Amino acid sequence: MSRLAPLSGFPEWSPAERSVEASVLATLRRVFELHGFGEIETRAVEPLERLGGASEASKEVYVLTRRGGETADAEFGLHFDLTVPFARYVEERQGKLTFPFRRYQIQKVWRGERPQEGRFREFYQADIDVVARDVLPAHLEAEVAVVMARALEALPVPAATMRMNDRKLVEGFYRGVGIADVAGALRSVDKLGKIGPEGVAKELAAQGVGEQAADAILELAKIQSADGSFKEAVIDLWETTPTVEDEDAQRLLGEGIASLVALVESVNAAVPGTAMADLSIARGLDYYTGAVYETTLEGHEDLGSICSGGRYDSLVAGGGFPGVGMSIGVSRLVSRLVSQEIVTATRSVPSAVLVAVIDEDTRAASDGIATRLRARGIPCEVAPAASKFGKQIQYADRRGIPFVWFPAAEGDGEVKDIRSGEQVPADADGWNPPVDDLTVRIERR
RNA sequence: GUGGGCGUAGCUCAGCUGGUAGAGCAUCGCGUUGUGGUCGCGAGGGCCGCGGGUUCAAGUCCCGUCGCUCACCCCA
Repeated sequence: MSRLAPLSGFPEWSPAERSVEASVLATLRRVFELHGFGEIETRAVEPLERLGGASEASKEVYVLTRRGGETADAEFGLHFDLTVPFARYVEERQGKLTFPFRRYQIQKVWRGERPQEGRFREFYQADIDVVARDVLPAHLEAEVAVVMARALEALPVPAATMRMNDRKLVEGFYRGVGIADVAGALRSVDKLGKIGPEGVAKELAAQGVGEQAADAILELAKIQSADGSFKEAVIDLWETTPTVEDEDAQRLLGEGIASLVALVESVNAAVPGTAMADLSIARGLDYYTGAVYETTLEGHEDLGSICSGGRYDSLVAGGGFPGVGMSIGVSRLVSRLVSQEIVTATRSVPSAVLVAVIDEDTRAASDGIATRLRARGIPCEVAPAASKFGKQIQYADRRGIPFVWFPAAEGDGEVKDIRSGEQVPADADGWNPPVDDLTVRIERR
């Protein structure tokens, strides 16, 4: 029996669940396009050397080779995000694209991780990015966040909170208090919520961060505000903390503060109550150089971030293509909606009507009624067997099909709403179901 | 990659200190000979994940292995 166990981390949905996912994807598309993002799709594979080479991420890359190839060595890897293929796409077409280039991309990505709730090995990401030539205006950091906030607003999900930080701010502050390994320190600070201040302090000590510096950056990480008021707290902390002589650090800190104030305030002006400055947000730090974002849903903080991203100096090696982007973890989001039945489909099949079959000799008449309904855009199916009407009604009921059409010897017969039991004579060229019953709908519980 | 938990019917699970399998739900049939959902009666369905060991005897104990799951790492 368990000979056919599902492959963990490779989600496969039932038709009803898939209709929830499809509806989420359709909503995202609509909102992205409303904001002028055009869609691209890139191939599923990249040359291996493009996929992180020796880095940590590359260990998660699924690798592909051809069975009948000359060697068993991998030639390609499946992409593990949409940023890497997008970067390659831009690099290849830099002469043909017009900048700033804004695109959205909704595709599956693959990561060889240990699966858990909300963590998959094959999953959908929905990305938006804006890439500029040489200079990326600061207001675009706010714009991508606003687009994502509006997209999340348009979905049948609880309220989202977008936490934001700025890498220049953090780097300036960390360097100012004398921390050499900024990335390492930030990785520890990122765990604040999980292991607490004592845990972080322990990790920092292990990294050789002095006690005073550790205290200072822990204090920094506590700072949050729903507007620009975090600025005073950061400056106060800076002024009461012993710092090293480093003009770059000073400058970065100042620029970062100004950027983050502007970002939080303009996102909240557009979508009130969404954005929050949170100076503990870390996000790896690999290529991010400005704004960084993380998003959680109210009541589902345990799921982790469902929409993250940031600003980077250049998408293309060698520089010149600064950009900012965010990515929604569609599968993570959908799996939660489905497993907790936060969102459900009104039925498991598209059919609004089951056309009953009296006996096999008159199946053609039933087919004819179905054809005429379909011609007017009413999804329907014909009963699979001419079993007793009770059985045929049960067939419809089990699938959530709201109407059963009973053909008759003369005329088109009658149509029954099996929820109310109401049954009326009807004409297949004129009868319509209520608008709400025409197609499968997605309902927020 | 590291550590914990769990693998028994389609699903959820029970099976005590070893004695060669059970419930509920689901499915199918009948009661109800062409209008469902309730109710009653009945039926089908199990290499007890896989391999090895201990034993007269293993779903049960031991070892291994695979899978699922949770946590860590990392992240959507």
